[in-house]
Formats: sequence, C-alpha cells, structure tokens
Amino acid sequence: MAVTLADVARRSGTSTAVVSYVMNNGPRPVAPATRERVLAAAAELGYRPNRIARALRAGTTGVVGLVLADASNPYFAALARSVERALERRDTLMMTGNAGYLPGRQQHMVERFLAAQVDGLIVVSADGGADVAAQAVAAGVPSAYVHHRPVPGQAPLVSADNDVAVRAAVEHLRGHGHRRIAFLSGPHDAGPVAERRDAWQRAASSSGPEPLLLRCDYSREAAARLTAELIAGGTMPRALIAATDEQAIGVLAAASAAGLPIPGRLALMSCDGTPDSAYTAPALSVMEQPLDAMAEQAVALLLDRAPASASLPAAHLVARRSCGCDA
Amino acid sequence: MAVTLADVARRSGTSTAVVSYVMNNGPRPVAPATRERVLAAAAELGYRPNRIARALRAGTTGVVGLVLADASNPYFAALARSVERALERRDTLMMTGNAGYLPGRQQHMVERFLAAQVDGLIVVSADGGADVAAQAVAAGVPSAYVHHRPVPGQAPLVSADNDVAVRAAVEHLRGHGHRRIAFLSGPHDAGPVAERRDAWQRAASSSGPEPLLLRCDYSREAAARLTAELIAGGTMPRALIAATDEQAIGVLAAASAAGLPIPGRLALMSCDGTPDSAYTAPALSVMEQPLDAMAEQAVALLLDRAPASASLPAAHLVARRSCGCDA
DNA sequence: CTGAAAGCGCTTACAG
DNA sequence: CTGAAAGCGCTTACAG
Repeated sequence: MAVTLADVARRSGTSTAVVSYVMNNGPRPVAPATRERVLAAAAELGYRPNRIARALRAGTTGVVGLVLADASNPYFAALARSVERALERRDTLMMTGNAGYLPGRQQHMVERFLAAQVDGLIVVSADGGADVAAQAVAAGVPSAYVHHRPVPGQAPLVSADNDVAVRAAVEHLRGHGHRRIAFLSGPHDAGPVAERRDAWQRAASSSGPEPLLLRCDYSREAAARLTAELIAGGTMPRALIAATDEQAIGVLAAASAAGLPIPGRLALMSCDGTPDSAYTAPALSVMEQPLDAMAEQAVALLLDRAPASASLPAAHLVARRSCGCDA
Repeated sequence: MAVTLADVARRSGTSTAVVSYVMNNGPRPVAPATRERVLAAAAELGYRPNRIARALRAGTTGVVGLVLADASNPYFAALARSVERALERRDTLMMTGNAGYLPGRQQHMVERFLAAQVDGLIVVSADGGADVAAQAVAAGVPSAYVHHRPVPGQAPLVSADNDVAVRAAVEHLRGHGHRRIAFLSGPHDAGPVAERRDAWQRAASSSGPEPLLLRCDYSREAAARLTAELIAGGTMPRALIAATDEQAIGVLAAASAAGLPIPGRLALMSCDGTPDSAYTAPALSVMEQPLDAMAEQAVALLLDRAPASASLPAAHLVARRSCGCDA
C-alpha cells in the first residue's frame, strides 16, 4: 500500500541502510551520487517516512503529552498554546487531554499517554488527584508540572513567583484609595491560588480593617452567580482581586448585567493576565504570568534535560481599566 | 527496561499470542484459568501495552489529528473541545496543530500528522491554502473539513446552515426597531463567513436603505481598532452583526473603552455562539453553531465511515443583552 | 562508502 | 484452547 524504505532502496538500487542514512542525514556518510539516486527515487515514489516504525525502533516518538485541568479556562488554554509553540521549536508534536478537574480522568489521560509512548509529559493540574507526573517519571518518561503541583508531589514544578505581583496589586489598589480589598479565591486553596491568597492576606491585613475572603469554583458561571448574590445583598466590596481571569470574567459579566459600574463602584483586578483579559469590557487590570517562559522552561526540562532554573520572571502587573486606571 | 508482552508470557508460562488474546479480549478465546494466570502476571510486573508496537503491527494508531486555523479564536477552541469529547467516546487520542492562518504551516502540520500515521484528520481551515484534506485522503487517511472548506475542495465538509439563522438575526434586530443593519465581515469572504454575509445582504437589503459592509481581520485587536475608528469618526452604525464572536468581543472592548453604550447606542449580534459569548459584558446575542453535533458528525465520518448526513441542526438564535433584549 | 541482517513489541495467520 | 513464528517499517551495529 504505502511506499516504504524498502521500495525506495529497490528503486534506487541501494540498501535500506543507505536510504535511512540519506533520509536522516546520518549517522553515516553517503556518496553524493548515491544520495542523488535515493532522493530521486523517494521523490518519484512519493515516499513519506513512517514515524511509528521509527518510533518503535528508535525508542522515541517525537510526541509530548499535555494534560490540562480545564481546556475552557483561558489561562490553561493560553498555556497550551505556549507549550505547543515551545514544542514546535523542537519539531515535536503535542497530544492534549482535558481532565475537566476530575482526578480520575486525569489519571486516565496519563495512562493513555504513557501507553502511546510519549517522550515527555506536562501536567497542568488542579487541586487533588494523584502525583501522576511522578508516576510517569517512574515509568521512565520525563515529566513536569506547570503552574500547580499536588501535595505531596515529587516531579519538578515550573511556576512563577506570585507573591511579589499580588503585593503589587494590593499596593496598586491602595493607590486608587481603597482600604478594604477583598479576594476571590477557589473552592479550597492550593498551589498558586493559595500563594496568591496568602500574599493578599498578608498585604491587605497589614493596615486597616480585616479584609473579605470570597470563594467560588473556577468558572465564569460560579463567579457570576456569586457576584449577583453580593450585589443583590448589598455586600459587594469596592475593591476585589480575583484569583483567576476566568473568575474575573464572570464577575465582569454579572456586574454588567446588574448595572454595577466597573471600576466606578467596584475596582477589579485578576491574577492570570491571559490575552483574553485585554479585551474584556472594561479591560482587566491583571498580574500577568510569564506563560511563554513557563512553557519553554517545562519543555526544556523534558526534552533537553535542562535543570529547572530559577530564572523564571515573576508575574508582573499590567494596569488597564478595571482597577480605575484610565477611567 | 519496560515490561513487554514476552515478559508476561514467560512469567505466566504461556505464549505471547495468549497474552495478546487476554489483553485484547480476543480475537481468540482463552481458558479462564490461563486468563487468570496472565492477568496476575501482568499485574505483578506492571505491564503496560506499547501502543506504538501495536500501531505498527495493526496499522492503526488510535490517534486523530486536528489542524486549527487559530487556536486563540474561541470558536475554534470550542470546536476543538467538542472534537476531543467525540474522540474520547471512541477511545481515540487527539493531536492538535495550530496553523495560525498560515497555509504553509497548515500544510506542514498535515505532513507531520500523516507521517505520524494518524487514523484520521480533521481540518478547521481558514481562507486560502491547498486542499490538504484531499491530500490526506489520497494518502489513504480519512479526512474531513469542519466549518470551512477551501475552493476547490474535494474532501467532505461538515458545516451547519448559516442562512436561516442570519436571516433570523436580521429579523430580530428589526424587531428592536432597527432599519439599517451593518455587517462586520472578514478581510475577504469565503466559506461560512461568505454565507453569513450573503444571507445578511439579502435580508438587510430587502427593505429600506443600503446596508453597510465592514471588514477586518479575525482578531479582537483588529475589530477593536476598527470600532475605535468608527466611533471617533462618528460613523458607527446603530445595529451590527459581527461574522464571528472573536470580532464581536473586540467591538465590545472598544465600545466599552470609548464609553459607547451597548445595546443603547449600538445593538450587536454575532454568529458563532461560543460559550464565551454568554459571559461578555454585556452578554452577546448570537446565532449559536451546533458545535457538538458538528464534531460528532466529523468524527463519525472518519472513524465509523458514516456518510455525511444532512441531519445537522442549523445555527440558532440565542437572544441575550447586546441586541437590546433584557435591557 | 555500502549491504545483509537483527530487532524494537506487538498481532495474527498457521498448525496442532 | 495454545504455541512457534512471521512480519509491520524502520534504525543501527557489524562486516566488508
């Protein structure tokens, strides 16, 4: 059916070894004249190398698996795009799997990726679940967590420092005259969200009244519902830092529906800084995570066996309109 | 290194054939006692089947490739999630590639997927470029376009009827009292966007003054820039249908920045109906594409060799706030 | 510089 | 119901 190396060898009057050397530019030299004949034969026959056969023999597939906690979340989606770009620079393909915040599904995706013999595994996990990246490492597959790592977790983690940026966000809102700055966290804190909440707690409590801690699921819907309740109950704070862009977008939607002016009545900031955050209404002021750098470091960790350097830039503040700037 | 079928066979005192029959539940029967021994050995050794070896021998990888014109566009992103769900029901993995609206990159991704021996290929393309799905079919790989097909294009296309829905959108805006209804199209029309524009043109011209046709790239940024210019120039229409959610989100952002009230000064609708459109500020009134049905049909086409049925539901109108409803 | 051959880990006729 | 063996399409020692 399909054209094979053996076909090309036959047509060019050489051996499969030589054809392989030509197709891969090595590892052995080939005489120029022979090379020409092989190339001509391959072109005539329309030869396309079978990567599966290569993978079985060479023990490397050129594919990396990416498991995402939630592909609908703009932060995870943007991270996936960054990872894809980093992989492409190394001529590596990406398989994706969406865990939907379900530990069982996450485990299942990892099993399937391991069976597919991926050359590496990147896990962008949510709270809970097993230490799947460590399982993969135990199976001989280089693996890393990005953004979040379960506790306890043995595999390396690539994550930016949230502390500095959240403190800057609190200071920024103070600069707009706010004394009470609330925080919208996840259903239970872990990983980066816990870091952000801690940083906020320390910064916001340092002076003035006890700050308000809000919680909801990581979804637009949940954040919108919570926001609608706060507005209806008259308990909406005047300044709020949302743990994620996803939640901030939900807040924006509900505030718009209820006619609550932002930033007039509510100054809002959030902590992912996805590309989406620049085109909300109003535009979100954010602490922007260095997604490309995180993806590059994770991929280098897996594919180049680079050590996890500490050189990741910290998330930094991007002031737009929702905090009260440019108002 | 890794545990193989042969290891399990040795441990259980059987042959690789029997182990294979047990692992795959067929195609030959195995005596219950033998099966137990095999299963026990596999569990003890922590055997994990090598899908690459299986793929080489069986000629099927259990992987489908998805090429996306633009992974940042919420419509394409939502479609990718639908495709992944449809594939998961068939226990099939997905590889993704992002063409970034570049025909050369699209071609490159397809080559790589073919080399990786995907069992099928789904192309969500943009204007221009080669008939890559037809190339894949010629190479023996079942392929289909979803949403858009290049001209001329030989491979099957899965796409919902846009005509009815756009007409309904025009009627809906008329019901809000609008006579002049503008349309924001792509840089040059083709495929579904051309269908939408045609439907608008016919419906909007049927009575009253000549309608306004606007154009910009499929990006939030381009739509925001255009919107800012229209507002500054005092030429912003009072009713507008955007070809895509992506563009509508850009319009919303620029309108918010300029203080142009929506729907008060501008009634806006758009034509994708992604999940994102429900959480913009204000919420977008849309014609919602049947993404899950489209994905399911495309996957059935490839994997079940099902004929492209005409039973796809048409995009339907979801009225939210941006058109003037609930105002 | 080139060729004949082994072997990656499976599945599947073929024989018993 | 079970086993010995061929073969999927490559890469890579090994010999020449």
